[in-house]
Amino acid sequence: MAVGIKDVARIAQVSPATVSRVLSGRSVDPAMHERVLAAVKSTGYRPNLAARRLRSQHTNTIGLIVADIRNPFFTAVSRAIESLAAARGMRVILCNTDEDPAKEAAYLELMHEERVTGVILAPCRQHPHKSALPAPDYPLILIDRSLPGSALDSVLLDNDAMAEQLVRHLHEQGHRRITGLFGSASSTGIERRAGFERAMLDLGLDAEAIAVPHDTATAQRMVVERLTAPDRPDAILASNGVLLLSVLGALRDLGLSVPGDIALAGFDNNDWMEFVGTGLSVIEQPVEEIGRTAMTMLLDRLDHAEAPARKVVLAGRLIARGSSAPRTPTPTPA
Amino acid sequence: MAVGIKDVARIAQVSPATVSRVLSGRSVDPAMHERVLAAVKSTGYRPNLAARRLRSQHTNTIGLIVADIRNPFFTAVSRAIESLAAARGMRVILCNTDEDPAKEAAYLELMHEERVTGVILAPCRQHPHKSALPAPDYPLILIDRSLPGSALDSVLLDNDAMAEQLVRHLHEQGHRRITGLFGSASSTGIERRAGFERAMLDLGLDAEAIAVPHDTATAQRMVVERLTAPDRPDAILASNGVLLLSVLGALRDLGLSVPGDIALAGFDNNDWMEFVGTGLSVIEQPVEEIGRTAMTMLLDRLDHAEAPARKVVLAGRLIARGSSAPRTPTPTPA
DNA sequence: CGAGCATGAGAAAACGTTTTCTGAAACGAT
DNA sequence: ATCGTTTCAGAAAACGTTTTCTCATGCTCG
Repeated sequence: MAVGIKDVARIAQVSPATVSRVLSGRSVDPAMHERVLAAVKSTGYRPNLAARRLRSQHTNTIGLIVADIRNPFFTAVSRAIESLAAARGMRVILCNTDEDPAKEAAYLELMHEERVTGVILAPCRQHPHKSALPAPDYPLILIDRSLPGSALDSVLLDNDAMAEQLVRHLHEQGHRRITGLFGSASSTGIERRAGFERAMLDLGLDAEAIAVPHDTATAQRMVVERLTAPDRPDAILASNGVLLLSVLGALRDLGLSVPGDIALAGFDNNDWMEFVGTGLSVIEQPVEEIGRTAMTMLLDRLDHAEAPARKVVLAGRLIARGSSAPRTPTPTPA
Repeated sequence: MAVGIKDVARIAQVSPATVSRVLSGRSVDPAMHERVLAAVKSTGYRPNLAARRLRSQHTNTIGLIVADIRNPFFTAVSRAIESLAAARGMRVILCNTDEDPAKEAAYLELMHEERVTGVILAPCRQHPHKSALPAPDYPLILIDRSLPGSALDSVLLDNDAMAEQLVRHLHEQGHRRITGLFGSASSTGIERRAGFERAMLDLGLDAEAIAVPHDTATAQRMVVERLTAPDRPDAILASNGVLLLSVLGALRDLGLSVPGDIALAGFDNNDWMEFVGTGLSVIEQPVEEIGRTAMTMLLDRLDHAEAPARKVVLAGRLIARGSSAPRTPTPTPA
């Protein structure tokens, strides 16, 4: 039924080895080369990847494990990585953990069973007690979030500096009472909070930073509470996308408009953001660059298994919107 | 270096066959069972999936090829399918064609080489001359879009009826001059247009339907042109997400507000939609149901290869927003 | 002109499992 | 008690490739 390399060999009147050589582009006699190609075409032969991987011992496959496939940032990074991998003739297995440490662990395990060349991982927000994952036997590159305990290769946004840039932007727009909302479970939230607090301090302002749970309903309730309390802020900085939506929900419930009543800023640029109010100012992440860097580090790590762990920190780009006097975006060096 | 089943067998003092049997849950002597498990744990043995797949001849893997991973609809369906597959102990390979027929063809080819159990495909908008793909040797289920030429299993939204529902909704809100924008390259666009035109006709209204290219800039320009021409519509129906954003861009450029100056409705519900203006009315697709149906049809097809092709058409749900007098959503049977 | 060497193609081994085959032991039926 | 049947575990084959090994051919160079 299914056509194998032996069938092709028989039809081309060569040995299976020769077919293999032709298919992997090694030099063979032109006449045979011709015959093999013809036989492949006539039989519709497709190599069995399982067999190929078993024998050749390399899978040309990298695993990409992201924490939330619904987050546009992750889909953008996935696209970038997928296309870089394809250019190198590699496949990528895309996995989604839904921020579930158990699923993450299961997928890391699976990657092992797949004998992948390496893995790029955006780890879960909250990690189990043993935050350090057991040293895997494939190269592992972290993106977007770092892991407190372990020293692993990672490529991250300069969260600290980007939060500062957002604060300064809001300050330039005349806002003084700025409240920051931060997820407390992830390294990004913590770093962004640090940058926020430092920037506010530098500007001589009170830094009101609130740690907010990931749960949307609770977050929104907390925001409503804060906005109805005395000394309502004139600007809010949300450290991630779901938080930003919670704030929008709270503002709508309270009948407040952006940026008329209150300014709003956050992270990750989405196509719809220019359409709520007169726009949200955000930090856009260099997804292409993140993907490329992660890929490069991964391939590099294959050659230098014992090199010390590297951490690459990339700058984002401020997309300034929502001001009455529109400013041009400030480009940052890549 | 790498530990194989033979190492486990040696340590457990049984044959490799017995290890295999234990691991696949077949009954063995309790004492041996115990020893094998202990040996597996002590060695950290992980089976080689390539070898397993080669020998057992089934991959327990399904391919999921979507046209645009950035489209939230597709990520939602992916999540659903992934979780259904996991529940059945199957893996899914997620591929993104970026609406490129060449990439689609390459991925279908790749699925063959992976010897997948089956494939769920959301085909590209525009298909090459030979729109019918060559009959694959795995079950193939289409989702979201159908292929004009070929009779394949497919699960689709009832685009015609949903477009009609949107039109009636707009009509109930008092809108009469409704313009529909439709992508002309996909079956969904064509079906939605048909439903739109029929519904308008039923209501005794002029159906102004405009075919719009997928390119955002061009689309936006066309919308601006239409809105500055005489007889400006008081409602716009956009047949897909990117079109909807183009309309929003045009409205912003023209300084028009939603729904104050003009109503806007579309397909696919996104979390941000309640925050532009006072909300956009949309048809929400039953992603969970779509995933489950596709999966069921796929597994079913494995047993009944020769059964006639089936087409399942699912109803969506109207999310009514943006009216001055808020209405409750109309639930439709699933 | 012959020895050594590069080239290239077929034969056969190898990759790490699962599955079939084989034989021994245990059990039930006559 | 004997024979047949079932159960269970080990030996060995098989899955479809790639790669190593082997050998023949043709070439270069001394």
